[in-house]
Amino acid sequence: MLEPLSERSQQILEAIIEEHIATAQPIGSRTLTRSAIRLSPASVRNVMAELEELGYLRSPHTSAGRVPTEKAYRYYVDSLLRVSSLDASSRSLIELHYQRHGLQMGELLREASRTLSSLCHYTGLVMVPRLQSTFFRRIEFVRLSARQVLAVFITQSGMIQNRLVEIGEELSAGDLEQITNYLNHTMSGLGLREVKARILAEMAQEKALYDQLLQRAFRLSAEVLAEAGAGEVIIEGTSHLLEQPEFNDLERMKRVFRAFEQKSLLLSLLDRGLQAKGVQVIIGGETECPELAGCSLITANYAGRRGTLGALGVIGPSRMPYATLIPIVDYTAGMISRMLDEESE
Amino acid sequence: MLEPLSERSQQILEAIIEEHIATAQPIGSRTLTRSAIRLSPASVRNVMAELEELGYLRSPHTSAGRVPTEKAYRYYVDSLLRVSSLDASSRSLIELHYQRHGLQMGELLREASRTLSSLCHYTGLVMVPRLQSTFFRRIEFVRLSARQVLAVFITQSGMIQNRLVEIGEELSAGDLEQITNYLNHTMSGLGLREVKARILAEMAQEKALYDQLLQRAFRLSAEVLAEAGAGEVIIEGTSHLLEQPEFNDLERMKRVFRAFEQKSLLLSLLDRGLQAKGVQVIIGGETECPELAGCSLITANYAGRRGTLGALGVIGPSRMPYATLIPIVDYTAGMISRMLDEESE
DNA sequence: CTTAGCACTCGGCCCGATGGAGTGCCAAGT
DNA sequence: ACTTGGCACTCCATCGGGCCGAGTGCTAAG
Repeated sequence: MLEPLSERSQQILEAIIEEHIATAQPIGSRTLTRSAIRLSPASVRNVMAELEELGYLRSPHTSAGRVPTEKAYRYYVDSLLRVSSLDASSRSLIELHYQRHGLQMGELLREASRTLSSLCHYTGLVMVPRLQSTFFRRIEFVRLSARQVLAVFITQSGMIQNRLVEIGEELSAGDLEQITNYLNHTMSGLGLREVKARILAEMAQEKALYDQLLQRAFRLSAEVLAEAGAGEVIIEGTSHLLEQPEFNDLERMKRVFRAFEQKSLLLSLLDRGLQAKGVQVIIGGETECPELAGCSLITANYAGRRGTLGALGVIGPSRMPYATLIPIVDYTAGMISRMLDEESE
Repeated sequence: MLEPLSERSQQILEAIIEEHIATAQPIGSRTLTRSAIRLSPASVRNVMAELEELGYLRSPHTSAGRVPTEKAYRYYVDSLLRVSSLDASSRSLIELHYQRHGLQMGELLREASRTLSSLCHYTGLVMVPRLQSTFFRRIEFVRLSARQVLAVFITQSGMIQNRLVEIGEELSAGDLEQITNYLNHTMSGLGLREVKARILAEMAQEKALYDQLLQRAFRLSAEVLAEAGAGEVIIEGTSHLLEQPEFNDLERMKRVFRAFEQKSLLLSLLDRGLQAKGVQVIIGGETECPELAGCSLITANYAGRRGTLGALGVIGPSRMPYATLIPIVDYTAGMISRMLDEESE
């Protein structure tokens, strides 16, 4: 799909894209000759016509300049962009944001979203880890009444989940303690998938069938670990989008904001790159949701010691300065990973 | 400040306000005579001129109709509006939204915000209770490592607070259990203010000075109960605002969205009516923040068995259908209160 | 006190003219 | 063969003028 371009075409395409990213205006042949390109406007026009033919450019109307298409952005990100890693001063600027914050994972992730958004001037997204992808560290039960128990579940990466559980039969404090000990002993360090599998397996075993307490333990923990609210996304800095000139189009803005309220939609986008390594860029139509037409995401995964936990990134109009944002997202993801590691020690 | 108006002036003012609420347009004398008012346009104009003199109306320009001022809305809400309570069908419609939801207070409040916003077509606000205003039910500690403890604090209204605490000295499991028992025994049922006062008092007492364990208990609990993130506001349905014609003004919209990101600002508005009973209406300038010029809030408090916990409501342009929204906010607050009561049994 | 009539005001809208930015193409230059 | 200057053309944005209509304020008559 992406045909090779001549050296010159590449240069011109790159110049157009970067100029357009900077100004948000259609770019004419003349403006290019004023910077970088050492050719006459006429020659540039020839190349531009060719690029338009190939689908990299389009003109809003006959006598306007040209604007990059999504295909152009894709090409730019894949082939033209050389992302440098962040310089030391930017890095310490980012780190500054995380200094004061304590150890609670929830707060950490919220701060990440906020920081991403304020550094990038776009909207920050952070996906809260799915229980599925975490590892068992500890479970604790607090008896609230004869039939109600608060389960506190702690993962190795320091995530804390509360869940209220109604129990069928009464459980004494002693029973509960036994169950707690048993679960903490058996499940410690296992991945949540394994834990679930184990629970199912053991429940089926003969031994368990006759041990009422075990039965209860399994039933209780199965309930606790049932996937909750299907994952959450922390969105911060939506107001930055309003500054973008493309959002002078009211209709478009409404669509995007509605998409933000459908968090599941963003979640599925963040999910998409969860297996991949490094930074992912999703451009315009690649999102496959019409509400986000003209928008792009830059995402990266963060991970604890034992594997990928979630994803974070920024979203904004496709005309975004990928070159500067990609390293920021990348570095942030790495940093969150490191901070979660420290916690889990 | 609000001078008495003649019967006729009131009727005309009311008609203008309601017409304007419905259409978002400036209202001319003629349109009024087509509905409700049985007078000639000329007579209406006389009254309108008078109302303008008094500051209830203004005209965007000479040859446009008139538009209610904030003073008019205030008068309308205070003197003209007769709010009926909600009819049964609306009530059950609201209740429907809360059926499926479990017992977790966090989820309940989020659902409240979402429901408010979707029923009112404005943005829903719910303030999460301050620890300050809750009552001690239970505290539990989970030892994560020698120096790190997870405190789980449960209030009588079913709110669950986690906090990670770094401890200076090592604490054995036994110590921790003793502390837990002591705290749960001593503090149960007390208001958080009292708890804090008590802790301070006892820390000063001689007895405690020589009992190392007690000292630790107090220090630990003081840290746990230190007011966290200054309270939170759950905002849902911002996209509804985009539908409002007044938000075609981009600048204005940006201001409001920026205000939303400053949650402390909304918090202080919700805080304001916390002592009052019933529904509060804050109109335009009364918010005392320039970002929210032209916006109004309708708020009400919700309470557990033992007193006010927090506030909830909706926010939108001052031109809002107060008559229909006030009962919804009112009923929602009552309902949340009832649901929290059930939980705390 | 109400109302019909009237002159007046002013924003919204349509219109046409103007200017400028940018294009495509062609023919001349290197 | 590629590059480039020149040129005609297109089309948008902007501006000013004229018209229309809604609405007002005032006055005088009922």
